[in-house]
Amino acid sequence: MSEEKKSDSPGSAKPSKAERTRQRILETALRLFRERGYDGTTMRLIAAEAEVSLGNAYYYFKSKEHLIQAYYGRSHADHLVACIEVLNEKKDLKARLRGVLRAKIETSQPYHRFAGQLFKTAADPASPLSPFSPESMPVRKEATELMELIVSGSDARVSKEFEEELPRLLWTYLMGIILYWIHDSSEGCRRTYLLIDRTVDIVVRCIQLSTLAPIRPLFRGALKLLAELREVPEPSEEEAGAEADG
Amino acid sequence: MSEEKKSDSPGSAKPSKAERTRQRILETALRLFRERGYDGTTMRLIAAEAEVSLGNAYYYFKSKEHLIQAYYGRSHADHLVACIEVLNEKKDLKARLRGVLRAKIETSQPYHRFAGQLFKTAADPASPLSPFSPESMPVRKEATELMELIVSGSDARVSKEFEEELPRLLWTYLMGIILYWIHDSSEGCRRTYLLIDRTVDIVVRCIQLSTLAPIRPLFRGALKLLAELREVPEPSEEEAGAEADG
DNA sequence: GTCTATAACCGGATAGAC
DNA sequence: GTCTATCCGGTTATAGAC
Repeated sequence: MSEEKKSDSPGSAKPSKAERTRQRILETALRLFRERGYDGTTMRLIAAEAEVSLGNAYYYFKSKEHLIQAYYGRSHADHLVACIEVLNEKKDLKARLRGVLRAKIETSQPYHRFAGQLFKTAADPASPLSPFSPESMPVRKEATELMELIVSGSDARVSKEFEEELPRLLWTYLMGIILYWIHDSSEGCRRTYLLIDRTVDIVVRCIQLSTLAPIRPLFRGALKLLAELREVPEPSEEEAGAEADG
Repeated sequence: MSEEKKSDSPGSAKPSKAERTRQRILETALRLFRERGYDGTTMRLIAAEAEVSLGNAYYYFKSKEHLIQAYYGRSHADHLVACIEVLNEKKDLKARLRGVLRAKIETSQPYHRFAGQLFKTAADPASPLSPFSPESMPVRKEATELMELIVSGSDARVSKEFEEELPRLLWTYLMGIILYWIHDSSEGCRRTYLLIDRTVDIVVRCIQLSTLAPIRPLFRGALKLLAELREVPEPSEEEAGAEADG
């Protein structure tokens, strides 16, 4: 989604030559990432296969890591498509959540190896690729909105105060699943699917419990902790150092 | 701990010249990591400041990442020292757990920036530096044993079946805290300390609940899930490719 | 066999000409 | 927008010195 900032409306007939070149580089890169992993794919190779010079590739993507941002966008778009059906047809919260999580893993499967190496650069909190970084805000926001959609389109009741925090919590949950998946070397990543099936059950049960009066205090405590953690002030930013996106 | 495989017993008087050179390189590297971060420290600089040639530095440490393994060892040793007091003096589980966690953060503080960049290479599941990798087994084992010590030296009662899994769970909990700490940019990492204080409370309460009859089934379910996840077989290993430690 | 050093190689990234 | 030439840093090859 956030990968095309340029002129033409998405559906229009004639993308500029530049746009086509950019697209060609991206497609080539994604293909090579699938085929050879992240480290196994050199910028020189991407440039060669996309039939542009090395410098030219860098004209379109400021760094190898920026190709990953593009991957994020693509991955989320694929995920959305794969989710539509279950979100349209099911009202049951558990089925919706399970469907969305499985769809994420399924659409990501071709990139499993890549994702591991990818995670490596994404894990650095200073990297613009960290899912927590400002630069990742757009994708994170879209993903969080999807989480919200799971709940709001379901027939489940959620306590008001919990409702606001829930999408972020579900997103964190999704990150956890992905983290597990990245390390999952079982055949066909069966363990990850098992983890989803089992934990979805627990998570949904917890959400439903949140409406239950006797349990409320516990949830309030947890929510308060989350709020507190956000309240402790950051030190005045001064060392970021990186030239804020040229 | 695992950083000296060589001859001399630790306390002995005359470490070989080689051992001193190795030590000099490591100390220099750790100092530079603290001062300039991981990416900001080049192997050439480490070599220069340690007054050895570049090639020589590589003789002692197979790669820049291997310096990180050495850091792990050092970090754990420092942690142990910082833990002794609380482990000797307190019997209360909560106090012990809290003390050990805080000690980990305190001793790691000088490396906060470094740890972020470090985590980047550690996050790749294929990397020998992943905390889940076989190569990290020794440090992981030691750390898990420390977790066991927290519980076994306390006056808390733990259900038998839970006892075996608990150290691993606590280690995962510690990893979570560290992950949070790495991303924590609050002043003096106050958020992390807050997170510790609050979650220790919850964790200890859960452990104590494990002895309560009515809750047992819930714990059994969770333990069973963990077991199941381990049971799903790995595919026959064949693609590891890396020459198993030359 | 243990240690040390120099000179490459490779790949990510940049400068600057066209 | 496209290229070539170059830098920089991790890593390796390899040749010697002890």
